[in-house]
Amino acid sequence: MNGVMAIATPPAEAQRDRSAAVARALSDPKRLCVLENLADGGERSVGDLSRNVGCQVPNMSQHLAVLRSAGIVASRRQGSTVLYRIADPSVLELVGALQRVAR
Amino acid sequence: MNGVMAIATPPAEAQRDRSAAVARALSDPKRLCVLENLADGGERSVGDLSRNVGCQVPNMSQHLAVLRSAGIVASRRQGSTVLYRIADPSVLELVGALQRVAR
DNA sequence: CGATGACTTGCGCATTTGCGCAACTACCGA
DNA sequence: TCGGTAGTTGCGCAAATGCGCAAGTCATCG
Repeated sequence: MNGVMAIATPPAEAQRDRSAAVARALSDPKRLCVLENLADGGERSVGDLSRNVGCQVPNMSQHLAVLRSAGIVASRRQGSTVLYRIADPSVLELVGALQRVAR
Repeated sequence: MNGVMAIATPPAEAQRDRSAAVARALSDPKRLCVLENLADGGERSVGDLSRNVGCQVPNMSQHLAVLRSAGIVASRRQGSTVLYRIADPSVLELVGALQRVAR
């Protein structure tokens, strides 16, 4: 078997693992709050987000690391501050779909 | 303040909590596999899902309980077997959006 | 160079989560 | 009524997670 078609389950399984990782990154209210803050397409510093969400800066940094390693947000450094943004428009659709199901 | 408009943050926060709960329910590869199995709109028994996903029946039952308490799937009993289905079409959109971001 | 501000990282801890296994309940068929 | 099949629930355990706090890195300014 497996002459033309590549392996059948492994890709689907890897895809599921990635999807699960993304979902896990969205599974925290504070991280969702971060995404709402970034939903306007703008950039925010760690300190700003920390203030808006209401948690300590180190904690926010960890949350942002989770979101970033899931490919949900991206960051760039400007001087001494680091600015975070939504990585891709598809993320906004995902958050919207999430809110519709959770409604 | 707060004359006409109801409280501002509490609803948003409750909504976030529900969204986070839904995302957490989706944050496991096996549960995503369940949803893929149900994506055709059909119904499946616990035993079938357990076999397709590759885990023990009690474990599958727990996973289904998680999905159900998040409002992602619904169940009905037919004789001695219990059939699970996707609770709402919006769930399919959510899973699709998740896969697009995770791609 | 210090010194200060902006983030990140490491660590210990309490909570949660997925799993396997055993026990229990619910529904048939004989 | 008595098995037997189908699901659910309870329990203990290992692993992951969020948090607070301390310490480290990186860039700016005097």
